[in-house]
Amino acid sequence: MAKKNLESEIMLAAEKLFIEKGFEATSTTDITKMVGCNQALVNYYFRTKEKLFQKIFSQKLEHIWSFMTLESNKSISLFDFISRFINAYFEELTTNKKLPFFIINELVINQERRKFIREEIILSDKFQNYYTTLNNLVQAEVKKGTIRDIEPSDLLLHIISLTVFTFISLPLYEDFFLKDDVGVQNYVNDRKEEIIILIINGIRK
Amino acid sequence: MAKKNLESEIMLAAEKLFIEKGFEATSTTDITKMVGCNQALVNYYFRTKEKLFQKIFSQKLEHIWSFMTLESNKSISLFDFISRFINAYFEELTTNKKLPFFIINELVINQERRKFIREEIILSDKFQNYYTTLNNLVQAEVKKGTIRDIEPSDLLLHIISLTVFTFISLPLYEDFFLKDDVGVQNYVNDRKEEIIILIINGIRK
DNA sequence: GTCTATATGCTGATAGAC
DNA sequence: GTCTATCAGCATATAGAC
Repeated sequence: MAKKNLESEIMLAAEKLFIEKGFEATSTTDITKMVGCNQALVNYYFRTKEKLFQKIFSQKLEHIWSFMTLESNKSISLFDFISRFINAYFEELTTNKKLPFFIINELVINQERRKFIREEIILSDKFQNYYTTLNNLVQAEVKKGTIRDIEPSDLLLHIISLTVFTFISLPLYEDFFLKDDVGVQNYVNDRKEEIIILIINGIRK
Repeated sequence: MAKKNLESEIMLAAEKLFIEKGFEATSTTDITKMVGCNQALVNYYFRTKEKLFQKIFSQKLEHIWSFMTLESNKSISLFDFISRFINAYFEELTTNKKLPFFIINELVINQERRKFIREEIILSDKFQNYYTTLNNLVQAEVKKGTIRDIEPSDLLLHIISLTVFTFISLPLYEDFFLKDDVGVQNYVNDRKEEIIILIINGIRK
């Protein structure tokens, strides 16, 4: 509850509003109204609204990306990787359900941010190592004859597609079938289990 | 090439821009500039920008929804349904790659449009029949012992998640791996085949 | 039906007092 | 560091001439 300083309060309010409503629909006036301070302070601390957004976006992206690589490093077999990864991924996103939409949305809309990701993540050693590790796990199972020959990128895409879409479509599920928080959480848990089964079954020989 | 009238030209330009940049980022000035007519005409024909958007959105939604049910009615077995549906779905979206993002985006952002869908689609007889038909296909295979016991809703969600995410993430794929149109089309085709295999394998016993 | 002109409001950003 | 005051720009919408 302790107020720290207006700079960090603006960051927190902005984070909340950007994730909730997106960049375009959030005004600096909205942000400072939530904090209870003056609108000019946004420009004082962050120079522009765009720079404030970039700061928050990078932060969120870094968080999710370091989390993803962290979890996968612990895995010792492919099936282990899949179930551990999806479980951790779901747990993480459950505490921040709007994050997937926020990230995807801004990446689709803004080409500059895609270029940023390409340079900061895709081309990084960390990602290359990550992909090599996954590739080794896949190849080991293929040689053992336990799974069909599949591209690691396809496996990764399956996992991400199914997980991310679950959370993106959550508001739809909620309103289409009139579910409360408990109903939503049950749905998320059910989807998680079903997705793990689908993928593991789906790559088996 | 024949110019019909400004009303339909405004509709077409608006459709293009709304799908390209979204509602917020598209101004009525943008729309009329593309047509080459006066900005006031938007309000003359459609009263407000919001009403113009609603008209286009309903139209697109109706198109994609009637298309989805049409294809599935032809199916005679579950595996037939799955591969026919995904093939047709991919073919349709290939001609309009930004449509999935457009629809999802507006549904996530705007609760009113979710309510609209609930009343117009989810609660409609057409949808209920559609779901019953799918359920029958699933139950038939479960009884035959060819597939595991799965909820039809889960199957539908798998298909939609994997298909829709493919197209939503297309700009990302394009920029991350520097692909041209041919590369993108190959990627889409590869994903389609892989998704069909994953789902059919994934529900098999 | 199409135009010009304009009202009204909100945006992000800056200058300068305290 | 925080405020007030204010600017310039762009948005949608409307009134009225032609």
